[in-house]
Amino acid sequence: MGRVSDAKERLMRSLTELIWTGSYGSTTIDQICERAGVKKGSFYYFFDSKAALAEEAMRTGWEDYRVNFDRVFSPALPPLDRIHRYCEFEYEEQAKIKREHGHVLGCPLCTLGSEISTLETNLRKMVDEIMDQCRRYFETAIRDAHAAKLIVAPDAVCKSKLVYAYVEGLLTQARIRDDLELLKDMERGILDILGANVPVAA
Amino acid sequence: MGRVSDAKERLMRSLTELIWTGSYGSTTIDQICERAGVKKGSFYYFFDSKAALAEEAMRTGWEDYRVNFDRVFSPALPPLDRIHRYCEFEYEEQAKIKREHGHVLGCPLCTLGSEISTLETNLRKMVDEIMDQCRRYFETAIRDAHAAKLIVAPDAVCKSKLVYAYVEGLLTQARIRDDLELLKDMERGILDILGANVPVAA
DNA sequence: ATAATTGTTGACTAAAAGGTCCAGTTAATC
DNA sequence: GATTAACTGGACCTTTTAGTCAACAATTAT
Repeated sequence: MGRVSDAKERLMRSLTELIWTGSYGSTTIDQICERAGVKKGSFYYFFDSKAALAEEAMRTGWEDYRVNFDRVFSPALPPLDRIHRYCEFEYEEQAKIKREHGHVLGCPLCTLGSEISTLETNLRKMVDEIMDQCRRYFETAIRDAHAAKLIVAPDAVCKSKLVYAYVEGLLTQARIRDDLELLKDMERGILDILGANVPVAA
Repeated sequence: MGRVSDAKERLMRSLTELIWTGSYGSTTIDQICERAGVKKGSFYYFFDSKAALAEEAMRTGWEDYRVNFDRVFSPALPPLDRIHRYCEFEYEEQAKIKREHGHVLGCPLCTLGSEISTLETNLRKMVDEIMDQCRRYFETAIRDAHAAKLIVAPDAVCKSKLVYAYVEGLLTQARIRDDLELLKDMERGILDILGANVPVAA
Protein backbone atom coordinates (compact mmCIF):
# COMPACT_ATOMS: atom_id res chain seq x y z
CA MET A 1 0.00 0.00 0.00
CA GLY A 2 1.16 3.51 -0.73
CA ARG A 3 3.48 4.46 -3.52
CA VAL A 4 6.70 2.57 -4.27
CA SER A 5 10.14 3.88 -4.95
CA ASP A 6 13.68 2.80 -5.64
CA ALA A 7 15.08 5.95 -4.05
CA LYS A 8 16.52 3.93 -1.21
CA GLU A 9 18.46 1.74 -3.62
CA ARG A 10 19.56 4.77 -5.60
CA LEU A 11 20.87 6.39 -2.43
CA MET A 12 22.79 3.27 -1.49
CA ARG A 13 24.38 2.96 -4.89
CA SER A 14 25.17 6.64 -4.91
CA LEU A 15 27.02 6.52 -1.60
CA THR A 16 28.91 3.38 -2.55
CA GLU A 17 30.16 4.99 -5.73
CA LEU A 18 31.09 8.23 -4.01
CA ILE A 19 33.00 6.41 -1.28
CA TRP A 20 34.82 4.32 -3.81
CA THR A 21 35.75 7.09 -6.20
CA GLY A 22 36.45 9.55 -3.40
CA SER A 23 36.13 8.91 0.30
CA TYR A 24 33.54 8.58 3.01
CA GLY A 25 34.51 11.79 4.75
CA SER A 26 34.60 13.87 1.61
CA THR A 27 31.12 12.93 0.43
CA THR A 28 28.30 15.07 1.72
CA ILE A 29 24.65 14.20 2.08
CA ASP A 30 23.84 16.83 -0.53
CA GLN A 31 26.18 15.10 -2.99
CA ILE A 32 24.69 11.69 -2.28
CA CYS A 33 21.23 13.07 -2.88
CA GLU A 34 22.15 14.93 -6.02
CA ARG A 35 23.77 11.91 -7.64
CA ALA A 36 20.84 9.73 -6.67
CA GLY A 37 18.32 12.29 -7.89
CA VAL A 38 16.69 12.31 -4.49
CA LYS A 39 15.80 15.27 -2.30
CA LYS A 40 17.07 15.61 1.23
CA GLY A 41 13.60 15.20 2.66
CA SER A 42 13.51 11.72 1.13
CA PHE A 43 16.99 10.95 2.34
CA TYR A 44 15.95 11.55 5.93
CA TYR A 45 12.76 9.65 5.30
CA PHE A 46 14.82 6.53 4.63
CA PHE A 47 17.92 7.01 6.76
CA ASP A 48 18.92 8.68 10.01
CA SER A 49 22.41 9.60 8.93
CA LYS A 50 25.20 9.04 6.44
CA ALA A 51 26.58 6.32 8.68
CA ALA A 52 23.24 4.51 8.73
CA LEU A 53 23.05 4.68 4.95
CA ALA A 54 26.61 3.44 4.63
CA GLU A 55 25.87 0.49 6.87
CA GLU A 56 22.89 -0.62 4.83
CA ALA A 57 24.65 0.14 1.56
CA MET A 58 27.62 -2.03 2.47
CA ARG A 59 25.45 -4.88 3.64
CA THR A 60 23.22 -5.05 0.61
CA GLY A 61 26.13 -4.23 -1.70
CA TRP A 62 27.95 -7.26 -0.42
CA GLU A 63 24.84 -9.44 -0.65
CA ASP A 64 24.66 -8.60 -4.33
CA TYR A 65 28.36 -8.86 -5.00
CA ARG A 66 28.96 -12.14 -3.27
CA VAL A 67 27.39 -14.07 -6.15
CA ASN A 68 30.61 -13.28 -8.00
CA PHE A 69 32.60 -14.84 -5.19
CA ASP A 70 30.33 -17.87 -5.15
CA ARG A 71 30.91 -18.35 -8.85
CA VAL A 72 34.65 -17.77 -8.78
CA PHE A 73 35.27 -19.83 -5.67
CA SER A 74 32.87 -22.61 -6.59
CA PRO A 75 33.75 -25.80 -4.66
CA ALA A 76 33.14 -27.63 -7.93
CA LEU A 77 36.46 -26.27 -9.16
CA PRO A 78 39.90 -27.56 -8.21
CA PRO A 79 41.00 -25.37 -5.28
CA LEU A 80 43.95 -23.69 -6.94
CA ASP A 81 41.82 -22.93 -9.96
CA ARG A 82 39.55 -20.96 -7.68
CA ILE A 83 42.51 -18.85 -6.63
CA HIS A 84 43.46 -18.42 -10.24
CA ARG A 85 39.96 -17.39 -11.20
CA TYR A 86 39.74 -14.96 -8.33
CA CYS A 87 42.94 -13.21 -9.36
CA GLU A 88 41.75 -13.03 -12.95
CA PHE A 89 38.36 -11.76 -11.85
CA GLU A 90 39.85 -9.10 -9.57
CA TYR A 91 42.23 -7.91 -12.24
CA GLU A 92 39.42 -7.58 -14.77
CA GLU A 93 37.24 -5.73 -12.28
CA GLN A 94 39.96 -3.25 -11.44
CA ALA A 95 40.87 -2.82 -15.10
CA LYS A 96 37.26 -2.04 -15.90
CA ILE A 97 37.16 0.47 -13.05
CA LYS A 98 40.34 2.07 -14.28
CA ARG A 99 38.90 2.42 -17.76
CA GLU A 100 35.67 3.89 -16.43
CA HIS A 101 37.02 6.17 -13.72
CA GLY A 102 40.59 6.75 -14.81
CA HIS A 103 41.88 5.40 -11.51
CA VAL A 104 42.42 2.06 -9.81
CA LEU A 105 40.07 1.99 -6.84
CA GLY A 106 40.98 -1.13 -4.90
CA CYS A 107 38.61 -2.64 -2.37
CA PRO A 108 35.81 -0.33 -1.21
CA LEU A 109 35.39 -2.22 2.05
CA CYS A 110 39.00 -1.85 2.96
CA THR A 111 39.14 1.82 2.03
CA LEU A 112 36.01 2.58 4.00
CA GLY A 113 36.96 0.39 6.93
CA SER A 114 40.35 1.92 7.30
CA GLU A 115 38.90 5.41 7.14
CA ILE A 116 36.08 5.08 9.64
CA SER A 117 37.58 2.43 11.90
CA THR A 118 37.99 4.73 14.90
CA LEU A 119 34.97 6.91 14.17
CA GLU A 120 31.93 4.78 13.37
CA THR A 121 31.66 1.74 15.57
CA ASN A 122 28.67 0.08 13.92
CA LEU A 123 30.01 0.60 10.45
CA ARG A 124 33.38 -0.76 11.53
CA LYS A 125 31.76 -3.94 12.82
CA MET A 126 29.81 -4.38 9.61
CA VAL A 127 32.95 -4.04 7.49
CA ASP A 128 34.76 -6.38 9.84
CA GLU A 129 32.11 -9.06 9.39
CA ILE A 130 31.98 -8.77 5.63
CA MET A 131 35.74 -8.97 5.36
CA ASP A 132 35.70 -12.11 7.41
CA GLN A 133 33.18 -13.61 5.02
CA CYS A 134 35.49 -12.75 2.13
CA ARG A 135 38.38 -14.39 3.91
CA ARG A 136 36.42 -17.61 4.29
CA TYR A 137 36.39 -18.16 0.54
CA PHE A 138 40.16 -18.39 0.71
CA GLU A 139 40.00 -20.52 3.82
CA THR A 140 37.88 -23.14 2.09
CA ALA A 141 40.02 -23.15 -1.03
CA ILE A 142 43.16 -23.54 1.06
CA ARG A 143 41.68 -26.35 3.11
CA ASP A 144 40.66 -28.18 -0.04
CA ALA A 145 44.06 -27.61 -1.58
CA HIS A 146 45.69 -29.07 1.49
CA ALA A 147 43.37 -32.06 1.42
CA ALA A 148 44.22 -32.59 -2.22
CA LYS A 149 47.92 -32.45 -1.28
CA LEU A 150 48.46 -29.56 -3.63
CA ILE A 151 49.95 -27.51 -0.82
CA VAL A 152 50.96 -28.02 2.78
CA ALA A 153 48.70 -25.92 4.94
CA PRO A 154 47.41 -27.76 7.98
CA ASP A 155 46.06 -24.53 9.47
CA ALA A 156 43.77 -23.16 6.77
CA VAL A 157 42.37 -20.39 8.98
CA CYS A 158 45.81 -19.00 9.68
CA LYS A 159 46.92 -19.28 6.07
CA SER A 160 43.78 -17.64 4.82
CA LYS A 161 44.38 -14.66 7.09
CA LEU A 162 47.84 -14.41 5.61
CA VAL A 163 46.58 -14.59 2.07
CA TYR A 164 43.71 -12.23 2.69
CA ALA A 165 45.94 -9.63 4.35
CA TYR A 166 48.17 -9.85 1.30
CA VAL A 167 45.28 -9.49 -1.13
CA GLU A 168 43.84 -6.49 0.68
CA GLY A 169 47.30 -4.99 1.02
CA LEU A 170 47.92 -5.38 -2.68
CA LEU A 171 44.57 -3.83 -3.58
CA THR A 172 45.26 -0.94 -1.26
CA GLN A 173 48.68 -0.40 -2.79
CA ALA A 174 47.15 -0.53 -6.24
CA ARG A 175 44.73 2.20 -5.20
CA ILE A 176 47.33 4.38 -3.55
CA ARG A 177 49.81 4.05 -6.40
CA ASP A 178 47.06 3.95 -9.00
CA ASP A 179 48.90 1.04 -10.57
CA LEU A 180 47.08 -1.83 -12.20
CA GLU A 181 50.32 -3.67 -12.87
CA LEU A 182 50.72 -4.48 -9.19
CA LEU A 183 47.70 -6.74 -9.45
CA LYS A 184 49.32 -8.88 -12.12
CA ASP A 185 51.51 -10.35 -9.39
CA MET A 186 48.59 -11.31 -7.21
CA GLU A 187 48.40 -14.97 -8.19
CA ARG A 188 52.12 -15.52 -8.06
CA GLY A 189 52.13 -13.84 -4.65
CA ILE A 190 49.39 -16.02 -3.28
CA LEU A 191 50.99 -19.16 -4.60
CA ASP A 192 54.29 -18.09 -3.06
CA ILE A 193 52.57 -17.67 0.27
CA LEU A 194 50.92 -21.05 -0.06
CA GLY A 195 54.16 -22.66 -1.07
CA ALA A 196 52.56 -23.98 -4.24
CA ASN A 197 55.22 -24.62 -6.81
CA VAL A 198 52.91 -23.95 -9.67
CA PRO A 199 54.60 -21.66 -12.14
CA VAL A 200 52.26 -19.10 -13.65
CA ALA A 201 52.52 -19.28 -17.40
CA ALA A 202 53.72 -16.06 -19.03
CA MET B 1 65.14 38.31 12.25
CA GLY B 2 61.62 38.59 13.47
CA ARG B 3 60.10 36.42 16.15
CA VAL B 4 60.49 32.67 16.23
CA SER B 5 57.87 29.98 16.71
CA ASP B 6 57.30 26.27 16.67
CA ALA B 7 53.68 26.71 15.63
CA LYS B 8 54.43 25.15 12.26
CA GLU B 9 55.75 22.00 13.90
CA ARG B 10 52.85 21.90 16.34
CA LEU B 11 50.40 22.12 13.44
CA MET B 12 52.12 19.25 11.63
CA ARG B 13 52.09 17.04 14.69
CA SER B 14 48.50 17.95 15.36
CA LEU B 15 47.31 16.95 11.91
CA THR B 16 49.30 13.73 11.94
CA GLU B 17 47.71 12.69 15.21
CA LEU B 18 44.22 13.62 14.08
CA ILE B 19 44.59 11.72 10.82
CA TRP B 20 45.86 8.70 12.63
CA THR B 21 43.30 8.62 15.39
CA GLY B 22 40.48 9.64 13.08
CA SER B 23 40.72 10.41 9.41
CA TYR B 24 41.87 13.09 7.02
CA GLY B 25 38.40 14.01 5.87
CA SER B 26 36.93 14.19 9.34
CA THR B 27 39.53 16.57 10.73
CA THR B 28 38.81 20.23 10.25
CA ILE B 29 41.22 23.13 10.20
CA ASP B 30 39.64 24.43 13.39
CA GLN B 31 40.38 21.13 15.12
CA ILE B 32 43.96 21.09 13.91
CA CYS B 33 44.44 24.63 15.21
CA GLU B 34 42.81 23.99 18.54
CA ARG B 35 44.89 20.92 19.28
CA ALA B 36 48.05 22.74 18.22
CA GLY B 37 47.15 25.79 20.28
CA VAL B 38 47.43 27.94 17.18
CA LYS B 39 44.95 30.45 15.80
CA LYS B 40 43.58 30.12 12.32
CA GLY B 41 45.30 33.27 11.21
CA SER B 42 48.62 31.62 11.99
CA PHE B 43 47.59 28.44 10.21
CA TYR B 44 47.07 30.36 6.99
CA TYR B 45 50.26 32.26 7.61
CA PHE B 46 52.17 28.97 7.33
CA PHE B 47 50.05 26.87 4.99
CA ASP B 48 47.71 27.37 2.07
CA SER B 49 45.40 24.47 2.87
CA LYS B 50 44.94 21.29 4.83
CA ALA B 51 46.42 19.35 1.93
CA ALA B 52 49.55 21.49 1.91
CA LEU B 53 49.96 20.97 5.65
CA ALA B 54 49.43 17.24 5.28
CA GLU B 55 52.08 17.04 2.59
CA GLU B 56 54.69 18.75 4.70
CA ALA B 57 53.61 16.88 7.83
CA MET B 58 54.01 13.50 6.12
CA ARG B 59 57.38 14.40 4.68
CA THR B 60 58.94 15.65 7.87
CA GLY B 61 57.16 13.01 9.93
CA TRP B 62 58.80 10.33 7.84
CA GLU B 63 62.18 12.04 7.99
CA ASP B 64 62.01 11.82 11.76
CA TYR B 65 60.58 8.32 11.92
CA ARG B 66 62.96 6.70 9.50
CA VAL B 67 65.73 6.64 12.11
CA ASN B 68 63.75 3.79 13.66
CA PHE B 69 63.83 1.91 10.38
CA ASP B 70 67.55 2.58 10.01
CA ARG B 71 68.15 1.12 13.43
CA VAL B 72 65.88 -1.89 13.04
CA PHE B 73 67.02 -2.73 9.52
CA SER B 74 70.69 -2.04 10.15
CA PRO B 75 72.81 -3.85 7.53
CA ALA B 76 75.12 -4.78 10.41
CA LEU B 77 72.51 -7.32 11.49
CA PRO B 78 71.89 -10.71 9.88
CA PRO B 79 69.09 -10.12 7.34
CA LEU B 80 66.44 -12.31 8.94
CA ASP B 81 67.16 -10.69 12.29
CA ARG B 82 66.21 -7.40 10.72
CA ILE B 83 62.84 -8.82 9.78
CA HIS B 84 62.47 -10.20 13.26
CA ARG B 85 63.34 -6.87 14.82
CA TYR B 86 60.96 -5.03 12.55
CA CYS B 87 58.06 -7.25 13.51
CA GLU B 88 58.91 -6.84 17.17
CA PHE B 89 59.23 -3.10 16.75
CA GLU B 90 55.94 -2.79 14.90
CA TYR B 91 54.11 -4.86 17.45
CA GLU B 92 55.45 -2.77 20.30
CA GLU B 93 54.55 0.45 18.52
CA GLN B 94 51.00 -0.66 17.89
CA ALA B 95 50.65 -2.02 21.40
CA LYS B 96 51.78 1.34 22.79
CA ILE B 97 49.28 3.11 20.54
CA LYS B 98 46.53 0.79 21.66
CA ARG B 99 47.34 1.51 25.30
CA GLU B 100 47.42 5.24 24.68
CA HIS B 101 44.45 5.61 22.36
CA GLY B 102 42.40 2.54 23.11
CA HIS B 103 42.54 1.46 19.46
CA VAL B 104 45.02 -0.14 17.08
CA LEU B 105 45.80 2.50 14.46
CA GLY B 106 47.88 0.70 11.82
CA CYS B 107 49.99 2.62 9.34
CA PRO B 108 49.13 6.32 9.04
CA LEU B 109 50.59 6.52 5.54
CA CYS B 110 48.45 3.70 4.28
CA THR B 111 45.30 5.01 5.92
CA LEU B 112 45.86 8.48 4.55
CA GLY B 113 46.97 7.28 1.14
CA SER B 114 44.00 5.05 0.66
CA GLU B 115 41.65 7.83 1.72
CA ILE B 116 42.96 10.67 -0.42
CA SER B 117 44.27 8.64 -3.37
CA THR B 118 41.70 9.92 -5.85
CA LEU B 119 41.29 13.36 -4.32
CA GLU B 120 44.69 14.92 -3.59
CA THR B 121 47.22 14.26 -6.32
CA ASN B 122 50.26 15.81 -4.69
CA LEU B 123 49.61 14.16 -1.38
CA ARG B 124 49.09 10.84 -3.12
CA LYS B 125 52.47 11.11 -4.81
CA MET B 126 54.17 11.98 -1.55
CA VAL B 127 52.65 8.95 0.20
CA ASP B 128 53.57 6.80 -2.79
CA GLU B 129 57.22 7.85 -2.56
CA ILE B 130 57.48 7.35 1.17
CA MET B 131 55.92 3.91 0.92
CA ASP B 132 58.46 2.95 -1.70
CA GLN B 133 61.22 4.01 0.63
CA CYS B 134 59.74 1.79 3.33
CA ARG B 135 59.60 -1.10 0.93
CA ARG B 136 63.30 -0.75 0.15
CA TYR B 137 64.26 -1.72 3.70
CA PHE B 138 62.66 -5.08 3.01
CA GLU B 139 64.23 -5.27 -0.41
CA THR B 140 67.73 -4.92 1.01
CA ALA B 141 67.10 -7.42 3.77
CA ILE B 142 65.71 -9.93 1.27
CA ARG B 143 68.63 -9.47 -1.10
CA ASP B 144 71.09 -10.01 1.72
CA ALA B 145 69.17 -13.05 2.92
CA HIS B 146 69.32 -14.51 -0.57
CA ALA B 147 73.03 -13.80 -0.82
CA ALA B 148 73.54 -15.53 2.52
CA LYS B 149 71.56 -18.51 1.18
CA LEU B 150 69.04 -18.18 3.99
CA ILE B 151 66.22 -17.99 1.48
CA VAL B 152 65.74 -18.39 -2.26
CA ALA B 153 64.69 -15.03 -3.65
CA PRO B 154 66.55 -14.12 -6.82
CA ASP B 155 64.18 -11.20 -7.45
CA ALA B 156 64.40 -9.15 -4.28
CA VAL B 157 62.37 -6.26 -5.72
CA CYS B 158 59.45 -8.50 -6.52
CA LYS B 159 59.60 -10.32 -3.20
CA SER B 160 59.81 -7.09 -1.28
CA LYS B 161 56.64 -5.85 -2.95
CA LEU B 162 54.96 -9.06 -1.89
CA VAL B 163 56.15 -8.75 1.67
CA TYR B 164 55.35 -5.07 1.88
CA ALA B 165 51.84 -5.53 0.54
CA TYR B 166 51.34 -8.19 3.18
CA VAL B 167 52.69 -6.00 5.96
CA GLU B 168 50.53 -3.04 4.99
CA GLY B 169 47.54 -5.33 4.54
CA LEU B 170 48.05 -6.79 7.97
CA LEU B 171 48.39 -3.36 9.56
CA THR B 172 45.23 -2.22 7.81
CA GLN B 173 43.34 -5.29 8.98
CA ALA B 174 44.61 -4.70 12.51
CA ARG B 175 43.24 -1.16 12.34
CA ILE B 176 39.91 -2.15 10.87
CA ARG B 177 39.37 -5.03 13.27
CA ASP B 178 41.06 -3.20 16.11
CA ASP B 179 42.94 -6.40 16.82
CA LEU B 180 46.50 -6.40 18.06
CA GLU B 181 46.68 -10.19 17.94
CA LEU B 182 46.74 -10.15 14.16
CA LEU B 183 50.17 -8.57 14.31
CA LYS B 184 51.59 -11.45 16.29
CA ASP B 185 51.52 -13.47 13.08
CA MET B 186 53.48 -10.93 11.11
CA GLU B 187 56.87 -12.57 11.36
CA ARG B 188 55.57 -16.04 10.68
CA GLY B 189 53.71 -14.62 7.69
CA ILE B 190 56.73 -12.89 6.25
CA LEU B 191 58.88 -15.97 6.71
CA ASP B 192 56.20 -18.06 5.02
CA ILE B 193 56.23 -15.70 2.08
CA LEU B 194 60.00 -15.81 1.92
CA GLY B 195 60.01 -19.56 2.18
CA ALA B 196 62.31 -19.39 5.19
CA ASN B 197 61.98 -22.54 7.24
CA VAL B 198 62.81 -20.80 10.45
CA PRO B 199 60.28 -21.78 13.08
CA VAL B 200 59.28 -18.92 15.35
CA ALA B 201 59.73 -20.01 18.94
CA ALA B 202 56.50 -20.06 20.95
C1' DA C 1 66.46 53.34 19.76
C1' DT C 2 64.31 52.17 15.73
C1' DA C 3 63.38 49.93 11.66
C1' DA C 4 62.55 45.73 9.47
C1' DT C 5 60.93 41.22 9.68
C1' DT C 6 58.47 37.39 11.41
C1' DG C 7 54.75 35.62 13.69
C1' DT C 8 50.03 36.28 16.42
C1' DT C 9 45.35 37.50 17.30
C1' DG C 10 40.41 37.77 17.03
C1' DA C 11 36.84 39.51 14.76
C1' DC C 12 34.72 39.03 10.43
C1' DT C 13 32.40 37.06 6.00
C1' DA C 14 30.49 33.83 2.98
C1' DA C 15 29.52 29.40 1.80
C1' DA C 16 28.49 24.82 2.76
C1' DA C 17 26.75 21.45 5.56
C1' DG C 18 23.46 18.96 8.40
C1' DG C 19 18.93 18.61 9.66
C1' DT C 20 13.58 19.76 10.11
C1' DC C 21 8.96 20.35 8.64
C1' DC C 22 4.86 19.66 6.36
C1' DA C 23 1.84 20.26 2.59
C1' DG C 24 1.38 17.72 -1.43
C1' DT C 25 1.61 13.56 -4.63
C1' DT C 26 1.22 8.81 -5.99
C1' DA C 27 -0.43 4.17 -5.84
C1' DA C 28 -2.44 0.15 -3.64
C1' DT C 29 -6.57 -1.39 -1.17
C1' DC C 30 -11.29 -1.30 0.30
C1' DG D 1 -13.66 6.64 -6.05
C1' DA D 2 -12.48 7.29 -1.32
C1' DT D 3 -9.17 6.10 2.01
C1' DT D 4 -4.83 5.25 3.61
C1' DA D 5 0.00 4.45 3.60
C1' DA D 6 4.38 5.38 1.29
C1' DC D 7 6.99 8.70 -0.59
C1' DT D 8 8.41 13.54 -2.51
C1' DG D 9 9.58 18.41 -2.82
C1' DG D 10 11.54 22.29 -1.32
C1' DA D 11 11.52 26.03 1.73
C1' DC D 12 13.63 26.98 5.86
C1' DC D 13 16.76 27.11 9.99
C1' DT D 14 21.13 26.42 12.45
C1' DT D 15 25.66 25.15 12.88
C1' DT D 16 29.98 24.37 11.15
C1' DT D 17 33.63 25.34 8.13
C1' DA D 18 37.00 27.60 5.22
C1' DG D 19 39.16 31.55 4.47
C1' DT D 20 40.41 36.90 5.03
C1' DC D 21 42.23 40.92 7.14
C1' DA D 22 44.32 44.60 9.58
C1' DA D 23 46.17 45.75 13.75
C1' DC D 24 49.40 44.13 17.17
C1' DA D 25 53.61 41.73 19.46
C1' DA D 26 58.13 39.99 19.61
C1' DT D 27 62.70 39.56 17.95
C1' DT D 28 67.03 40.95 15.67
C1' DA D 29 70.07 43.88 12.76
C1' DT D 30 71.58 48.39 12.11
